[in-house]
Amino acid sequence: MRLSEKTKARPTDKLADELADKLSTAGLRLTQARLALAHLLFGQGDRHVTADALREEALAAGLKISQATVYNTLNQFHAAGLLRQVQVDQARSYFDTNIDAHHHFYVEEEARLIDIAAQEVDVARLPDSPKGYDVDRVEVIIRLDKSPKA
Amino acid sequence: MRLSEKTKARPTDKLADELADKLSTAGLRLTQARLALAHLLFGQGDRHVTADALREEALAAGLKISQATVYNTLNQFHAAGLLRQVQVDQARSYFDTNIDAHHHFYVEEEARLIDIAAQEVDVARLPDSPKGYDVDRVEVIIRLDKSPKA
DNA sequence: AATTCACTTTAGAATCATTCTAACCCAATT
DNA sequence: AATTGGGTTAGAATGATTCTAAAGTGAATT
Repeated sequence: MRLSEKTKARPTDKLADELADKLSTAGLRLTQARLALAHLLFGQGDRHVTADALREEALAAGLKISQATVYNTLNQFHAAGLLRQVQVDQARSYFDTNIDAHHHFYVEEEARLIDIAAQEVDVARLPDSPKGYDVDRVEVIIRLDKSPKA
Repeated sequence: MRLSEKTKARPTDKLADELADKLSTAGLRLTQARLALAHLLFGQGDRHVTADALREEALAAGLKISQATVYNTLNQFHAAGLLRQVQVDQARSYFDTNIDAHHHFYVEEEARLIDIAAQEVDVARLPDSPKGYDVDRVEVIIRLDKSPKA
């Protein structure tokens, strides 16, 4: 029995097909763990998750999945270009399902990331890169504080 | 005997005086550990250090100082506004002696940070902050890769 | 449908940066 | 010089992440 027949095999599960496609195209085998996590990650719009938050969500959804697999999978998705890793906090990594060029607000007090569409920020001028190096990516992070109460 | 008479008390040690001033002004007591680390940190232009790198440098300089003190001191300097903490790598924190507004190149392959003066980057337009939040700081990080050899 | 094999998943140990603890030490004040 | 309250310390503790070695599974083949 092939996995695709066993998992969500209703005649027209568009999302499941898309996700399977996404993983296959990325060169990843369609395992249950990957498909399940892909569902959580990519099935509900752009998200920012930590490994631990995703683990809890998976458990809450009734999945039996180890923390190691969550890490492995996040790292594989990242390596495959399906996720972007965002470093704004020394304590933990965030994985962003939005891999298009864009920027972030970060509220440290709440450990919360908020997307900023690329066109909302205009970086008009950048310095030349040092010799021998090329720009991989330009990240703009706007760190926010809660406004003091009036 | 006061510390200031004991440590580098030549009639005209400009740097030592400046550093003592810097710490006092920040409300920090002038202890040997703080003065010694301040020397390493602020005595040679702008720097980016990790806690571990600073520890090694201190030991190499003959200081007897524990890792806990290095962390305590870096955190105290940071809390006092003498250092800025830069998060570009999931593995460790960098402390930047340049606390003026500026930006960074980051070469992940070499774990190396390079300053970019504020005026080298022109962020012409920013989105409004979400209601209830104020901008603390805008960080631009340009991630670099080594150029492929021709 | 059974076999096979490389890739996956797993629990738990290991690692690594950082923080904590509780005892000892010292800078500033008296 | 004694007092005191913060500072420093070694080592333990923590927490995120990675590693290890063994058991499981997807996909192709028979």
